[in-house]
Order: sequence, then structure tokens, then C-alpha cells
Amino acid sequence: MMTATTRQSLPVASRKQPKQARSNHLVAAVLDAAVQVLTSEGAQRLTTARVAERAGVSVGSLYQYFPNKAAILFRLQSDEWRRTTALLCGILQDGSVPPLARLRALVHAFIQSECEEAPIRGALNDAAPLYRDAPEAAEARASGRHVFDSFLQEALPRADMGTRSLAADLVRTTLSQVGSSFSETPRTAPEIAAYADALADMLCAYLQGLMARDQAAATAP
Amino acid sequence: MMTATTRQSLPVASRKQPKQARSNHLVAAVLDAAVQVLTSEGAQRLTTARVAERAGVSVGSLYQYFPNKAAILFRLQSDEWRRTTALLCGILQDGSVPPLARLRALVHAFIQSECEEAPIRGALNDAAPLYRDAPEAAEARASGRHVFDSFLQEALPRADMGTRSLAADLVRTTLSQVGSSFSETPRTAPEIAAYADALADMLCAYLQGLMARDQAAATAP
Amino acid sequence: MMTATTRQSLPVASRKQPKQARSNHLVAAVLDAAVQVLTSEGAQRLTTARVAERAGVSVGSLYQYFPNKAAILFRLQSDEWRRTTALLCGILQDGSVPPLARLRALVHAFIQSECEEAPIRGALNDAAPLYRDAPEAAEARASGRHVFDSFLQEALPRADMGTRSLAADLVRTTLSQVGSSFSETPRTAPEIAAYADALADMLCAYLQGLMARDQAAATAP
Amino acid sequence: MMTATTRQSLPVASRKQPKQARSNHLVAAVLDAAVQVLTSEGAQRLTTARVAERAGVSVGSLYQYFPNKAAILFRLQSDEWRRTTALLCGILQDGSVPPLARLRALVHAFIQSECEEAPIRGALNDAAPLYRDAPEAAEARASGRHVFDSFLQEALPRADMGTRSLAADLVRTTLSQVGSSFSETPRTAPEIAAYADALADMLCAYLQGLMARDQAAATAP
DNA sequence: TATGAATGAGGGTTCATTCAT
DNA sequence: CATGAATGAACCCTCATTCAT
Repeated sequence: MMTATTRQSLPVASRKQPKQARSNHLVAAVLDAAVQVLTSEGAQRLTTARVAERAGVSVGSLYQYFPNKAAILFRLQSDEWRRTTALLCGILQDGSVPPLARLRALVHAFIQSECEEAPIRGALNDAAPLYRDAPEAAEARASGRHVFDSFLQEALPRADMGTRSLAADLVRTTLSQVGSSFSETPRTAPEIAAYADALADMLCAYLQGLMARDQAAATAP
Repeated sequence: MMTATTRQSLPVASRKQPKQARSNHLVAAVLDAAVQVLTSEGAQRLTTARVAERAGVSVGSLYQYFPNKAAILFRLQSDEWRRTTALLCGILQDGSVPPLARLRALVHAFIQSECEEAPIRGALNDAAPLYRDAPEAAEARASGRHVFDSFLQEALPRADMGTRSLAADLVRTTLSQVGSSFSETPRTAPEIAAYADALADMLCAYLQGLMARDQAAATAP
Repeated sequence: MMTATTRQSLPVASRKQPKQARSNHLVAAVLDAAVQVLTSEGAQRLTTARVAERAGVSVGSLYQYFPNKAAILFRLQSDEWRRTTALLCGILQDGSVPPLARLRALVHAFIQSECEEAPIRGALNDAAPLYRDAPEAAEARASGRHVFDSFLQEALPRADMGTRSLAADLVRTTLSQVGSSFSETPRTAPEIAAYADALADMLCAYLQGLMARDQAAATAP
Repeated sequence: MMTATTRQSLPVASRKQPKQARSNHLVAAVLDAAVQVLTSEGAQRLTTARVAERAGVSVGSLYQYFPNKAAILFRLQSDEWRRTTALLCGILQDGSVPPLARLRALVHAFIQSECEEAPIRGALNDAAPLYRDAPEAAEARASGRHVFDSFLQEALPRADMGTRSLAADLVRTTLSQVGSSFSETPRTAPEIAAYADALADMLCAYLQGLMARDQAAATAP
């Protein structure tokens, strides 16, 4: 989002490559502490001091591995994105399953995963303004897009690029946004299953329509 | 969202009913100024001092009609919700148009309206943590839900309440979240039309499926 | 001085026009406190918190009248410059006294004044890197230059501009730098008188030489 | 300068005599790095970490040869003083040249040298508060004074010590301060020559006057 | 009722120095 | 000896809110 005119994007890259076990441990402790603070106190109360304290580390040490507060949050979000992308790839690229079945499976897995990580995701969302405009964020988002593009290329082999990428965008956005919104409220397992089914119904109905048209385009001259 | 355990919900109700013309004008000026600050400087830089200054009003006066900063933002969001609800009602309750056509029209109108108000919506979203947990917010959301429930009651007269309200929730959430996400990037008119069409395709395909099943339930004993 | 490449010049202008007695008093209290901190603790230990405390004022109040720490220091230096310029004008522009006598009188008055204000001037000097590059500082320095230019224009009416402005620069720089350096050590009245006399001897000897040549240029064709 | 009452003078002496080639190299590398940081980033951004990194050395090693940051700066200044003293001696003690000519030559050489080293001198000046009050600094300054005293003893053989040392002080201070001030701005070669000439004119005119009086004192009973 | 000066806790970040490895 | 991770006090500055006028 780029609503405001003056949005400075902070450098968010790691300050140093943690080579040693000690360093890795510290980074992990900080990230873990950040998650704890985020979930227990909310994004507004996430301060570097609080994170450092919770991590049992001095502020100075924190700043040796993260150039600023945004970097911590970005790293959290980044890891999240990595996990999600792995999920997408694992399911969407499985050629042994028909496309619609893959999509349905993905919806279930995704919604499930969203609900599991709901607390941290919600808090991270609240903190989004702090890391959103970091240049690294764009790359991460692009990779998610790519997986969907490939999937739709397979499902709609004859569609032109515009149609296909719009569909990819819509499916991806819907899954991600609706999943995120749904997981904001605590849910029981049956609720999750029912909602995922409904969402899958919707996405599949849409995709089915597109595939039918794709087929028609093939047989018609 | 209710992720954090210690989230004090601020009292967000107006401090007094502005009965006099002067007061109304002051409230309007403050809200207008808040929108300006939000769009021009972003949520992070929205301070009561800045809003008061832009409104040509003293901080003290501001605090006479808004108990705290969150109240200003909540009021903004509230107005936004009111406008959206009006849009929903106007389109969804028009009995002279078939349900699917109504839904398609709504999607177009909604996406259009989201894009028009994108800057302020984005900034308001960033500020959501500040007002989200106010008790009044729940009511506002409920009324939006009601409109969709009624609409689906009409489209799926025979469905049981669980199915229907799940569908209502999904359609409403999808429309709102996807629309919001889409409008985060500046869009041209053709882009908007194309995206709205695709989204409408998706929602209609879903609803059509449900309606078909509803019909089937009717004819089958 | 512009040795370093990355020197950001801070905005140093007053945050608001102090219209009321209260405000003026606060500004004065802050400036006074700054002088106290500067002389008693040195430039390194001048912090906004310390100044505010010494002024019996909250940090917030301090920042209502000074945009940043540099502004306080700049204001102090500015006032100093104003006083010095007044001294220069008062003596150098007195047409009823011969130029050389004026110069000698100025040297005495200036050295005297430097020694009186030695502690604060020294500390301000240490803090110079903080305010030096403010745009307003250049103007202040220019006005001092102007007074000397005028004086030398009167003393050397026939000299070309290059010669004259070089001489003006040299006399001004010498007076200012040597005076400043001399006052860094505590001095007794006789020491001051003797040193001022010597410095006046030097400047007058130089100026006399230039005037003699100026005269010669007049009589020779 | 001794303005502030509570100025703790840091111990600035080298922590150990670097006897080995390795140590000497390390010290040199640190000093060189300090100069680089000073000129490229300014006194404010000179940190031990930055210096160590630029020197390709660990902070720990740095602290093995310099007891604190001030010591590095002091050493830099010390070397500077040593170079200047050598310059002074080389020119001022050359008995084969008449005093006034020596003085004029010195002025040119000094101003030239100041301008060449302007960046580092400026930055060192900014950092002066950090090392100025070190006890060793006084000694260094004393030696500079001595050279001028000797020179004036030769030029004014009959003057009493008070007069002579005052004159020595004035000439030395003027040269040093005016040179330093002049070099703060980047200068072209002709500018340097012209300014040095003018300054030499001034100092020579002064000295000439004193010498004349010295002569008169000799012939008069 | 309106004002806006005053408050001060709290936030992000830096850096000289130490010390376990 | 060398390393560089760790420390934490200190710094500058912001801002929601109050209250005397």
C-alpha cells in the first residue's frame, strides 16, 4: 500500500551473517521473544527493549543482529512467507493430482495453517506499516505469485496471459485475504473444515468455469 | 482480531452529543482534518496535535468532542461502514433485479468505491489496532452481516441457517477483503472493471452452485 | 568548515513565535540553563534533558520552543554574534575618531568582551559542529564581514576591492581568532590590557602600511 | 580551554610501548584508519568500532594499544604538532636568513601546510574537547612556544622577557589561529599565496616596529 | 467553553569499553 | 595476544492527554 506520500523504507537487511552457533542462538532468541511479545502484548507494545528483555539479551546485542525494529518484524514475516510458499509449492505443483483437487487441498491446508498461526499473523499484520515498504518484501510476494501463475498455466493452457494472470491474482488474493480474515477469530476444527470447504467450493467453481471456457476455445476453431 | 491477551478497549463513544451548529462544525472539521492527515502523512504521523492544527482548532476543543485519538479514527471508520452498508442495501435489497445480477452489480460498485477511497482506507487500516477493539465496532460489523444474510435468504430460500450464514459470511468476507486488497495499488478504470468482473464471476459461480442445489432440494421430496 | 562529506544541517529556526510573557520567560530560562550547563559541565554533557531540568521545565516544553538541541546552541551563538556585531558597529563606524584609533579601541573592547564571556564562548565553540552548518549561521557571519568592509573602505579609499576585502578579512579573522584563543585561559586585567595593546600594535602597523601605500597611489599619477 | 569545572582529563598515554614490528603496524593502521574516518565521516561519526573496522583490526586489539578513544585523537594531534614544530624549527632557526625573511617564509610554509591538511585538522578540531585536557597536550604546546621564544630572542636581543614573550605569543597565536581559520575553506593556490603574503605583511610590520624600538633602546643610553 | 502550554513516560538507537573464549 | 559479542547507560525526540487561564 502506498497511501501516504512520505514513507521512508528502512533498510531491513541483516546486520551481519551469524556464523557461529552463539549468534544463531541469539537471533533465534530475539525472534522468539518478538513472537511472544507480539502475541502477548500486541504490536503496539512491541519495543526493542521489551523484545531484548524477553529474549534475555541486552538491547545492544539485539541491534548487533537487527539494524532496527522493522528488521525484526520483517524477518518474522519473511519466515512466515517462506513457510507459506513451501506449502503452496508442495501442493500446487503435485502433477499427480488433478488441478481442482489440488486447489481444494490447498485451501484446506492453508486455512488450517492460518488458524494455527493466527495470533502471530494478526499481530504481524498490525505491525505491517513498519516493514511493508522494505524492498525485500516485494521479492517475497513475487515468489508467491509465481507459484500460482504456474498452476494456472497448467489448468488453463490456452488462456492468454492477461486472463490467466488475473485469475491467478484473484485466486491467490482470495485465498490469502479470506484465510487471514477468517483466522482472526478463534475457530473450532469443524468450523475450519466447513469454511475451507465453502471457500474451496467457491474457488473451484470459478476455476471450473474458466477451464470449461479454455476447453471450448480448444475445440472451437 | 483478539490475539493479544492484554488489550484494553478504549471508550470510543462521543463525549457529548453535539447539538449545536458550532459543535457539529467542529466535529466535521476534525474528521476532515484527520482524513487529510491520514492521506497526506500516513497513519503513523497522525497525531492529535496535527489533526487539531489542520482543523484550525485547539487540542483542547478536539478533546471536548472526542475522548481520545482512537475515537476520531473509529468515527472515520464508522462513517465508512455506514456508507458501505448503504451501498449494500441499495443494491442487494432491490427486488426488481435477479439475485445474481444484483451480486454482480454490487461487486462492481463496491470495487469501484474501494478504489475511489483507497488512500483513506489504507491509512485507516494501518490505524486499525487503535480502534478495532472498541465495543461499538462489533455493532457496525453486525449490520453489514445482516444485509448479506437477508440477501442469501432470498437467493437460497430452502437452505438451512448454517449453510446460508456460512455462505453469507464467505461472500461478504471475500468481497470486502479482496476489494480492500485490490485497491491498495492504484488502478486504472479498465483494470478495475476487469477485476470486478472476475470477482463477480467467482462469487456468482459459487452462488449459482448453491442455488442449483437449493432448487434441487425443492423438487426432490 | 566542510571537512566531512556527510554533514546534515539541521533546521534551527524557532518552532514558534513566543508571543506571551510566559513563553518568553521559558525561552529565556532554557537559554540561561543551557549557558549554565555549558559552563559548568561542558559541551559534551549538554543534553536536552539536563538543560530542561536546570531550567525547571519539562523536556516537552523545551521542544515546544526549540526544534532540536542544535537550535538552542545556535540561538546562544546567534545572540553572541549579535552582541559582537553591535560592538563592532559602535566603534568602527564612529566617524569622529581617526581609523587607527578606532581599530585600537575596538581591539581593546573586543578582547575585554571576549575575556568576560570566555567560559560560554569556549563551550559554545566545542559545540560548534552541532550548529555550524545551519543555514542561518552564514548570514550572521556575513554581517560581521560587512562592518569591516565598510571600515576599510573608509581607511583605504583608493584600494581595489580585492586588496581591501583581503585586508578586511585578515583583520577581522585575526581579531576574532586571536581574541578567542587568548580568552581561553583566565586572564588578569593587566594581562588583558597588555595583550590588547600588542594585538592593536600589530593590526595598526599593518593597516598603517596599507594606508601609506594608499596615499602614495593618490599622489602618484 | 578550561571552562568547565568538572572536566575529567582522561589518561591518554599509550597503554604499552609497541616494541614489535607487529604492534607498530597495528598502531599505524589504527591511526591511519582514524584519519580516514575523520576526513570521510567527520568527528561526530568517529567511533572506535568504525576505526577498528577500517583498520582491519578488532576493537580489542585497538584497546590494547590505545587506552581509550581520546588517546587515538590525541596521538593524531600530537603527530600533527610534531610536524608543525619541525616546520617551525627548520625555518625559524636558520641563522643564514634575516629574521623578517624567515618569518615571511614561515608564514607561507605554514599556511600552505595548513591548507594541505585542512580536512583532518578541521575534524581534529571538532574532536578537540575529547583530548584537549590531557596532560600531555600541554607539553606539546610548550615546545612550539619555545621555538618562537628563541626566534624573538634573536630578533629582539635587548627586549625584556615580558615584552618578548608577549610578542612571541602573539605572533605564534596569530599564525596558528589565522592559518587554521583560513584553511577551513577550500582555497586555490593563488588565494593561498595572497593570503600568506598579507599575513606575513602584518606580522612583519609588527615585528619591524618592535625591532626598531629594540634598536633605539640600544643606541639611546 | 475554548485555549494551547506543559507534562514526562516512553520509544528507537548508539557506542565506549570489557572479557570470555 | 587477538577477537568480537555483549553490555546498558545515555541520548535525542515525540505525543496523548490534562488543566490553569
